[in-house]
Amino acid sequence: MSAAEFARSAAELAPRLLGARLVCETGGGRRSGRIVETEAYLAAGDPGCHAASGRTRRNRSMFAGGGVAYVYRIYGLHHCFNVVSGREGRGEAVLIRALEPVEGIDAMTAARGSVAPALLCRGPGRLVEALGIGAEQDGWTLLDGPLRVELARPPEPHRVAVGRRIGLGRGRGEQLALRFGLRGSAWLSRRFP
DNA sequence: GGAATGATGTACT
DNA sequence: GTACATCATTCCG
Repeated sequence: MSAAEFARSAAELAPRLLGARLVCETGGGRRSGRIVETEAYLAAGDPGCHAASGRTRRNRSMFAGGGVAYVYRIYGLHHCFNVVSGREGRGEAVLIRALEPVEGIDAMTAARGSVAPALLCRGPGRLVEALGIGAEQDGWTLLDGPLRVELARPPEPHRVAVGRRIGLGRGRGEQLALRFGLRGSAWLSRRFP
C-alpha cells in the first residue's frame, strides 16, 4: 500500500477513500467494510478541524502524518475514527462516516446489540462500535497490521456526491463542501441533497 | 479547580 | 422531530 496516497491533502484523500476497504482484526476475527462516506478536516482555514487550535494531547495523532488512525471520544459516549492525511506535522484527517459491511457481519451484529443490518455501520459512532475499534487504536498505522485501509481503484468522479459536513455548529466551517459519499449507496448516514 | 461543550445515537412522542 | 445520556478535553479563572 502506498504511503504516498495517504500523504495527500485531506480534501483529496476523502473522496479517494470511497470504495476502499477498512479492515479490523483486533477482535480475534476479521471484520471489514467498504467505505461509502467520508468528511475532510483541513489543516488550514478549517475551524471545524480538531487541529485548528494547535497540537494537544487528544489530537496529537492528527500530526503524525498520513496513514495513521486518529480515534477520539465524542459526546462522552461514542468514538469516531479518522484516517490521518497529509505530511507529518500538518494536522489534517478524514472522518469515516459510513461503511457497507462486508466481512464479519455476525461479529458486528453482536458488537452492536443486534441492530438491523442497515444500521450496523451507518454513522461514525456506529461503524467504530461494529468493527471493535476503540481509543486503544489511536495512533496505529493503517498501512498494514490488524487495523488497515486497503485502497481500491479511485471512484469514478460522477459516482461521488459532495455536500456539507454534518454536525458542525455555526462558525466551524459548516458551509464547506467537504463531505463525500458514493452516490446512491444504500449505506450512507444521510442522503445528499 | 470548575464549567462548557461536542465530527452522535437511541428512545420516545 | 425532540429529549437526553454521559465524559474527556479544553479553556478560563
